[in-house]
Amino acid sequence: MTSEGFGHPYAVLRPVRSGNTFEETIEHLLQAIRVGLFPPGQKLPSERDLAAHLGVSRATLREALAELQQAGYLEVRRGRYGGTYILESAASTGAEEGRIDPEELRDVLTFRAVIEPAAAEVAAQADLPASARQHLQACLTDLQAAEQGSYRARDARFHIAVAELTGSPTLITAVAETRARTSALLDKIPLLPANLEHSNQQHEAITGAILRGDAAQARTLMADHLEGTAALLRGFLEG
Amino acid sequence: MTSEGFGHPYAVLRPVRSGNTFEETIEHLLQAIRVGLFPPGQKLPSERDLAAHLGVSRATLREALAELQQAGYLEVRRGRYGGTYILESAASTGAEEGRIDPEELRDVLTFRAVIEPAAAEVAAQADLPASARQHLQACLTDLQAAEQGSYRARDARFHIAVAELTGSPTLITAVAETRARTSALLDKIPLLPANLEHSNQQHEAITGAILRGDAAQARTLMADHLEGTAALLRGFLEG
DNA sequence: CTCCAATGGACTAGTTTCAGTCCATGGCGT
DNA sequence: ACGCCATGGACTGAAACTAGTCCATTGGAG
Repeated sequence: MTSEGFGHPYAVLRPVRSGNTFEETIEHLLQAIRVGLFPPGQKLPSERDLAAHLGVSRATLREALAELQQAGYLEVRRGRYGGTYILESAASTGAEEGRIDPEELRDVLTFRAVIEPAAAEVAAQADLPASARQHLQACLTDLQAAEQGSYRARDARFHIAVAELTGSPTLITAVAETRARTSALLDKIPLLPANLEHSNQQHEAITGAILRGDAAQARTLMADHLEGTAALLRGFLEG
Repeated sequence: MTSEGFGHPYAVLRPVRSGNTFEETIEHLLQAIRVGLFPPGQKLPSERDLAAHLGVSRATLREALAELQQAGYLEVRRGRYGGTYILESAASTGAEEGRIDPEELRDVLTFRAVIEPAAAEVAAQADLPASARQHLQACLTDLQAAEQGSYRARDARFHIAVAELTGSPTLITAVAETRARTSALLDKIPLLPANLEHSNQQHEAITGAILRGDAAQARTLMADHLEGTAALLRGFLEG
């Protein structure tokens, strides 16, 4: 519970800006990478394209890219068919220092437990076109072939794919942001190799429920699935 | 369904900025007013305070306030114990022109149906302190005493109060934003005086379920309650 | 081999936003 | 009456951000 009283205006009236445009741009890009949107080896859209879609000037975007490049996440190649490439090191951001903020943890876990099962439920209710079904299946297959290093990103990717099936941009964004926040938290705890096999079984079951339109089941399965990570994080905080 | 394909980067990589700081500030303030955070007659926090909490310079905040003042939403009084007061006209933004975007409608209704019932559920599960229970009850009483003009804002206020009980800032913000978006949509349709009595019964039942900790019931009741407005909006879009 | 086109790189002028400072107003306590 | 002081009002110089333009690089098409 926040220490503020209830009905307090600033619980609703949040900051319009959370820092430099430049910093926020970095954060957006990092989030996209963390979440597996741009797998290592692939390249980002062109600067002009990215800048336009991020609603930021190319100059500012380039500042952000320069920072990420210096931090070793990106490599830039010039010329025709050049571009900005994601390096392997972008994925393996192992065990960064810094303690976990209990408030942040509570907030993320609560919100996640709200939207992800709901996303699965809505997705299962939707009338999915073939392309959607294929995309989900592809993400699942991809995830099941993942190695230790690529697992987290592909996991996020899969969960976002589920959200995409809902066709609700707000819901997609919410899931993506929550995934990024979760990943940031997971980066702060020593990596006990999770039970990937069990997770993969759950992913498969969730996919199945969604594809056959079993909304209630999809919801329940997703909720169970999330509980694993949640318990891990909570446990580490207390320990 | 969005026209873009699935797995498209820009479904996740959203704009960092959605306009001038100044415009966004206006939007934030308007949202707060629409949502009943500042009832007519009351005054806003001091400029210095507001600016700090909105993460915006006082100069920019003042630009926004000037705009809202010119639009007839606010009145300013100087001197000690002066301040910026919300005018009555701020509430009665009846029937603005402009068509409803079907995509926006779909998105809002989907998202709302996801988070609000969930918020009610989480609130019911929480171990609520006396102050929380009182606040919810107060919002309910306030709402039930509302006139035609003040109803929408107090309704929003009540729903946000439910979200506040969850103690999750992200969830609170999400509910508040969704409420503001819904209100904006409702402003665009002719006001058929909704069945306030029925709504009030629902509000009372929801409050009851939350206060006695019946999570499943709270969820169901909230979902039913939302369906009313959803049907109204959908119906108007098709008609 | 030459040119094309798409990409990153670099600069400039103009606009917006900011932090800080000082002024003006006017209830309230003394 | 008087002065205090929290409030809105106004200004300035610096920093951030932007739109636009042109340059540099380089793989592929002709």
